[in-house]
Amino acid sequence: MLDMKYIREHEADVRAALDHRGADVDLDGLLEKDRERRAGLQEGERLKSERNTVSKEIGLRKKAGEDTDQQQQRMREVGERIAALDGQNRALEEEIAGILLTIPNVPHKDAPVGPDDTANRLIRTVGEAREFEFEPKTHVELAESLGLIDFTRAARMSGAGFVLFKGLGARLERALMQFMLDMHTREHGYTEIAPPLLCHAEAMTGTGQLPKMAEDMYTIPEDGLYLIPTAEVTVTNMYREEILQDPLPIRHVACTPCFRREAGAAGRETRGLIRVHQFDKVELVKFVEPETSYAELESLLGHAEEVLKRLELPYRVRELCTGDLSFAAARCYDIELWAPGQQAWLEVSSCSNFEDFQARRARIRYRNDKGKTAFVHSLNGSGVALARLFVAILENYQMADGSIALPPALVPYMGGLERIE
RNA sequence: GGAGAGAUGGCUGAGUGGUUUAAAGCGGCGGAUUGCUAAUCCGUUGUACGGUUGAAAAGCCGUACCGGGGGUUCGAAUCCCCCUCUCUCCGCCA
Repeated sequence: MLDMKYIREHEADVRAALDHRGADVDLDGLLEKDRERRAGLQEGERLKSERNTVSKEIGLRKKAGEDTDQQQQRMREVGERIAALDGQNRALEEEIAGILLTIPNVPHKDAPVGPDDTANRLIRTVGEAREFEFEPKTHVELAESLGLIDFTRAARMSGAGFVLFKGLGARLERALMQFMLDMHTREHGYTEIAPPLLCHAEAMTGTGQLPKMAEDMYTIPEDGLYLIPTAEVTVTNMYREEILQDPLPIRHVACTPCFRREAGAAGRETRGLIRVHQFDKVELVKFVEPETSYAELESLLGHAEEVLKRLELPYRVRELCTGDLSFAAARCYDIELWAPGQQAWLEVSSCSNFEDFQARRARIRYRNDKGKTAFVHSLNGSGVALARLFVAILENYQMADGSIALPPALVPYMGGLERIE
C-alpha cells in the first residue's frame, strides 16, 4: 500500500498515477479523513498527557496522606473523553487503512502510459518461430496421442480445468521443475524454499491478493485458510513483520502448485493446459535495498529468460503499460512464449518490482547504512510457469509423426531420453 | 483432540497496582587508556504515530507499544476475561 504521508505530500502525483491506471479512488474523501484523524489524535494525546501527569501526582499525594477525591473525579471525566476520542480515532484509522488497501501502486515514471495491453511496449523478441513443413498440432492432440496427459479422468474427479500428467508427461513435468530449480539455485544464487501451500488472510493481504482478488482464490472456510495462487504469497510473507537481519539482497526460489479459481474466465480456453485451476510454477522472489531494485529487476528478468534460452524456445518480452500493471506492481515485464499449435503468445512469466508497496503492507523492513529501519523493496517473477511451458515444448518440438524431440538441455533430466514417441 | 507451563527490548533475564521515562548483564555504537591484541573504564542504545524547529542532515516535545484483543482503575508489564503461538506430557497419525 501507499504511505498516507506520501499521499498527503504528493497529492498531485498520486492523482495522476491513479488516473493513468484507470483506478477509481476517492482521494478527496481519503485526505479529509486523514485531516480528521490527525486532529482527533492531537486532542486525545493532549488529554492523555494531562492524565499521565495528574495520575502521577495523585500517587504522590496519596503517599503523603492527602485527599485526592476531587482530582480523581476530574480524571474520571477526562478518562471518559479519552475513551470516546479513542473510539472515534480508531474508527477513522480503520476506514483510512481500508481505503489504502484498495489503492494500487504508483507506476514507475518510465512505464508506458496506456489503458490496456494494446499499449504494452515490446522490449525484444528472441529466437525465431520455427517453420513447419506440416500442420502443427495443438498440445492437447499431442499430449493425448502420446498418453502424456489424461484430461478426461482429471475432469471426472475434479472438474474442468484440472489435469493429470501420466508416464513421460509426469516425468517431463518433473524434469522441467528440476531443470529450472537447479539453474536458479546453482547459477543464479537463489535459495530454494518449499513453503506452505495454504495460508491465512493476513498473508494474502500482505502481498496484495486480498482484498481485491478474493473470488479468484480457493478457500477453506472452516480453518480460515486460502490455497496459494502463487508461491509469491508464502515466500514473501515469510518475513512478515520482521526487520531483516540477513544481508540484502535475499533471493529465494520456490516451485509450488498454484491454485486459481479463474472466476469470470468460464468458457475461455477450457481445453488443454493454457488456463487451468492448478499448475506448477517456479517463482523467484527478491528482497533488496531500494537503491538497487531496478537493477535487480533487470537481472530477475534475465534469470527467467535464461530458462527459455536454454530450452531454445522463441519468446518475446513486453513491458506492461500503466493500465495493464497488476495491483501491487510499479513496473513489470511479461515474457511470452510462442506456441505454434495455438498460433499465440503465451504468458509464462511476469517480472515485477513492487518497490515498497508489499513491504509496507506486510511490514518487512531492513536496516539501512545509517542503521535506520526502512521498508525493503520486493520483486518477483516466474522462472517460469510450468503448464504453459509444457505446452510450448510440445508444440515447438513436435515432429511430423507426432513425436516430441526433447531440447538438449532437458535430456539429462529425462534420464537420457531424447525423444517422446 | 486432552492436560499442564510459558510469551518482557537485538539476546539473556528481573519486575504482582504509583520515580519503571522497563533493573541488571550480554551484544552493538562512540570515546578514553594502550607498541599491537586482549582486558579495563566512561558514555550511549528500540519501534510507530502526531506536533514542532530546520534548506537538509538532524534535533526537540507529546502519545502509544512488555504475544494479540477487550475489561477493572485516577493510574496496569503487574489484576480479570477471550484469542494466538511456543514448549512438555498423553492420544491420534503419513
